Parts: sequence; C-alpha cells; structure tokens
Amino acid sequence: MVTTRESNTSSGDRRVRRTHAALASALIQLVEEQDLSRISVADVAEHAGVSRSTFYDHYRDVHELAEAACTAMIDDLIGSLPAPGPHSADPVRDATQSLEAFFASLAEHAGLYRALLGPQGSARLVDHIRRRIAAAVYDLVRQAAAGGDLLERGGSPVDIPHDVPAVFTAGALIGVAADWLQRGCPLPPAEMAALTWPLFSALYRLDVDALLR
Amino acid sequence: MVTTRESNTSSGDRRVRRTHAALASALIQLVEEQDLSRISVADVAEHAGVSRSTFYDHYRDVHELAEAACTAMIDDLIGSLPAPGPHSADPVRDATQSLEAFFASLAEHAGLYRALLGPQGSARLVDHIRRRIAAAVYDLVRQAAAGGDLLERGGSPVDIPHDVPAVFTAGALIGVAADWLQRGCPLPPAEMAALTWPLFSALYRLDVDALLR
DNA sequence: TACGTTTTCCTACACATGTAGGGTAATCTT
DNA sequence: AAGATTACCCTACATGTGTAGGAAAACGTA
Repeated sequence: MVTTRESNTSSGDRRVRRTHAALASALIQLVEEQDLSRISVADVAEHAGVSRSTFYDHYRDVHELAEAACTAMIDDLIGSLPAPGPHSADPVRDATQSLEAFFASLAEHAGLYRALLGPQGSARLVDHIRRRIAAAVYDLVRQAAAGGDLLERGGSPVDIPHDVPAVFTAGALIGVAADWLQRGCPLPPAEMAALTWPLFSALYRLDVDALLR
Repeated sequence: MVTTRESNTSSGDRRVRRTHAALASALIQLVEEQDLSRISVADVAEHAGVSRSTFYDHYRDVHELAEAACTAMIDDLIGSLPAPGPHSADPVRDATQSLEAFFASLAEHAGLYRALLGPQGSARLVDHIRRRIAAAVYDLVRQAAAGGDLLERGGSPVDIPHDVPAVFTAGALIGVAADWLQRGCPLPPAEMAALTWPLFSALYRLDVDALLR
C-alpha cells in the first residue's frame, strides 16, 4: 500500500524515478500527437510500460502529471535565467537575453507547452506557472529596487502592493507566450524578446538611457 | 434527433431558451457551493430539472456550458464599458471608471468567475476571454492612436505588431483578475482600478500630465 | 386547428475514472 | 546477506462520460 504522497522531488527510490521518468516521457510523446483532453490515464500508462494502478499511486490524473512534468522544466528555466546582480554592467542586454532564453525554452518543448497553456490545456498548471513567475518577478523587482536600477514610481515612494505588478507582469508574459505558441511560434525567440522588452521596460519605468549612460 | 449545433444566441424556440437558462442558472448555483471539477453533468441536469440526455443535446460538457454562461456576461461587460470617444474630456477618468466597472462586474459574479479563472477552472474559457479582451484592447489602442491620445513609442512610428501589446495587456488583466478573485476580492473594485491604472498607463506611455493639462 | 418540425426524454451501451485491498518483487537499510 | 520497507501490479467495483436510436410531447406555422 502506498502511504505517502509527498511528491518527493527526485525521490530516493530508483523505481519511483524510473516510473516518473517513463510517465513524463510518455505524456510528452503523446501530447505531440493528440489533444491533451483525448489522452487517458490508460494511454499514458500503456506507453510508459506501467500499470494504470501504478499511475494513480503517483498522480491523481493526467493534469497532475503534466503539471509535474512542466514544473520541473519551468523551474529549470527560471533558475537558469541570468539573474541581474546588484549592478549589472548592461542590465538591458541581460533582460533581453533572459526573455530570449525564456521564449527559446518554450519553443524547445513547444508541443507540451502549447498543449498545457492552450485552450484545452490545464488551468491548474497555468495558475501554478503564473504564481511561480509572479514570485520570480516580485523578487527581481525587489532586487532591482534595492540596487537602484528601478526608478521609483512617479518620484514617490512605492505605495502599490508589490504583488499586483508582479501578477500583472506574470499574466502578461503568459498571455504573450500562450498566443505565440498557439500561432506556431511564427517569430524567432530573439524577435519575441525584442518585441516584449519595451513593454516590460515601460511597465517598470526603467530609464533605459540612464542605465546605458 | 438534434441536427444542428450552431450555438444560436437567444434561439427562437422557447424550449431551448428555457433549458439554456435553467442549465446556466443551475451551474451558477452549484459553482458557488462546490468545486467545478466536482460538478457532474448529471448534477447540473438534475438541478435544472432537465434530462442528462438533453444536456448533451446542447453542450459537450460542463466546461462548454460554463463557457457559454460566462461569454454572455463578458460580452455584456465589454459592451457596457464607456468606450473612449476620439477625444474624451477626461480620458484618465474614463479609463479608471472602465477598470472599476470591470472589477465590479467580476465581484458581482465572483463565484462563477473564480471557478472559471482559478486553478480548477476552464483553460478553454480563459483562452476565449483573453482573445476577446485582446481584440477589445487592440481596437481601443487603434482608436486612441488615431485620436492622438496615445503617444508614439519613443517618438518613432509604431513598428511593433499591434497584437503583441494587446495580448500582453489582456494576459496582464486576466492575471490580476484571477489573483484578486482567488484571494476573495480583499480590495474594493475602485481600489483595484486605482492600483492597476498606473500600470496600463505606463504600458502605453500615456502622458497623464499632458492629457490633464 | 392541423400539420410538419424540433426538442425533450428514455433506454442502452462502450468506455474512462478513481478507489480499495492484497500478493509479489524490487529496493533500501543494517 | 537478511530483514524490513515499499513500489508495482492485479482484480474488482461504483460512478461518470459521451454517443446512439427512437417514442412522446411541445413548438412554430399555415
């Protein structure tokens, strides 16, 4: 009997790692071929070479598996972004490269991300991703504000709850990403970064000229 | 046998209107009590005084019913917003009031919107709403640009595809709304409007002082 | 009112979901 | 290497899903 469901990240037991990997791999493969809503637990288990019963020992449904598979990728992505130090030499270039890395990572697993962020995707996952991005943005803004890279709003001390801009930014990023993925990634990641950077810049009133000076 | 599924808005047949209304009402009532994922087709049909078979004559699943119920409300909302004419006397006040009306409408049907925009909501509906809002924003921006209320970006002619900012804005609005609803609407609509307006303003580089002068 | 049309409802069926208990085999620990 | 632990798998079951065909009732129209 399985007693604990603590969703241990990289569990110690080899069997668990094997089935986790097999299920994730099977889902990613299946999601490239058909709609997520058409994929049954039996399908995933079959393609993973795992019993349907075993699936339920680890995940409550297909969405939860997708969430787990995607969460790891998103975490890797966020962690890999070149965090702007207290005083980067070229913060604009850093930010643009971060954006480009973001879009490039989306394009790399476009099938999965499109399935999960699109119309027949998982609202649970979108919500989860939005929270994670919002948290990252929140931290980033605090760092930048502490470093002096970010201008105060209108000269007055910040009186807006920090999380509203963070959620605003996260939602915007997800909106652009979802739309881009759904259109089949017509523009290359670099161009998407160049297109969206001015929007973020304007949002936080970054004085680009002052930063470059 | 039911032949057509053209989702006739306000169909001619009295029976159809009755069942549509009954199903929508039943769903709205049920969604206030329990999670959307826990609501079965049989539940909705039962509470609506309608056969389960009849449900499937009109909607493919609960999400589609929710989408239909919510779409009408969203359309009403967008249509009721005070569209800023070519040259409003006070565009800032107009925009803030539009935002306030938006949040107020969300709060009015908080149960339904929270269920549909939240973690166990409908990705299909979120996508649909984002498209509608993006289209509305797109039109609004074009109008404002034609009226001269909107400053050109950085003094150069607009070279950014208009739909990227539109999707950006729509996603941001949905992000803020979803977060606000999920927290139980702690701040009143007026305050939310006041909090988010500066963000939109900064996004489109509206020169507030110039507009007020 | 009488007719053709459309909706509603019933029944039935194949399949998917999620849960439970327990046997077996792999893994971890000592 | 031996024992304790635990993951895996099998079976079974109650419930929900989505589809199909056809009878009865309500509707719009002439």
